[in-house]
Amino acid sequence: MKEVDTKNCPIFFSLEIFGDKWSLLILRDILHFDKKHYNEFLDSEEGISTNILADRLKKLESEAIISKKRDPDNKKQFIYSPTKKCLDLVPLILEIAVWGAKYDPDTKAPPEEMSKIKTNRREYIESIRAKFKYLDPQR
Amino acid sequence: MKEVDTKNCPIFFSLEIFGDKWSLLILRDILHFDKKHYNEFLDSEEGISTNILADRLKKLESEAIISKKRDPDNKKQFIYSPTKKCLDLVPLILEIAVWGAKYDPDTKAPPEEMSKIKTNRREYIESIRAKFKYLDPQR
DNA sequence: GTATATTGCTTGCGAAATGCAAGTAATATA
DNA sequence: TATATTACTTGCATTTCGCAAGCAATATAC
Repeated sequence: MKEVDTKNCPIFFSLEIFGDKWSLLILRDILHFDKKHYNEFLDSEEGISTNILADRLKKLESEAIISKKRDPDNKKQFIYSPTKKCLDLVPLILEIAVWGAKYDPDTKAPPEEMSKIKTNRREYIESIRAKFKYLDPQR
Repeated sequence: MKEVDTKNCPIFFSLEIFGDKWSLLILRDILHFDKKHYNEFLDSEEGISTNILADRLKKLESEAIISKKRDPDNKKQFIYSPTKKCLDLVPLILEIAVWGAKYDPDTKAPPEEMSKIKTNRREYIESIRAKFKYLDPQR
């Protein structure tokens, strides 16, 4: 008997893939803080555990949101980089930041950056995408 | 000794509050599917457990993202309604939907609605906010 | 008033996920 | 050949989750 999944709400679909704190923090690290290496993610001040990090990187890679390859500059390391699917998450992560900056009384988000997001959203998104233009097949 | 929390990244701030699947699905139900009552959330096809639902409603209320009051039309029930803080999450939930609709090959998101979001984002957001304009103090 | 139904939870318990520490494998450098 | 670096994996205690059952407050029926 065929398993029919009736839950084709696009929001549920998304949340099943990246709807947890650590996945989104990894994506933030990649897209916003330009992190590439396992140790850089581990060093994030939020303190992700190494097994959770490994699990989430594996899941994000299996969903084709990030891709993993050896770092040619240091062959002991791997580079985790965003795919096109990941770059399409930039607007979403930006909205998470906008809300947080608005409601966190102790936010450290730079005000000039936040206002740039609001006054020129499209350009801001493009500037983040541009950082990864070098990624060749843009997969 | 004062506990100093150095994690004032706006993304982390947001994720600590609503960065889990069930919280975001409840917010979707409120904002997009106009659900108001406990049983309506329970009936969502994703199948949230009753204890998890109670827990998340309590947390969202304590964060002033939703407010709870007796339903004047049926005093056995409570109405959960969005606050201003919640309405400010509309753009974020919209982005979650946009991504999901783009990448779910079996999406049931109505294409005309998705294209309206893209061609007239601002108006679409306002139309959702308008549904809740009756909420008096707009807290 | 008393009984029943509805609604919104709480509680208990087994299963799964998480967090922490320690260990291991692959590659590179000395 | 030995050591260091990097990216994990494993084991285990703790927490969260999912499911079922129970309970309390209000409303409705009689």
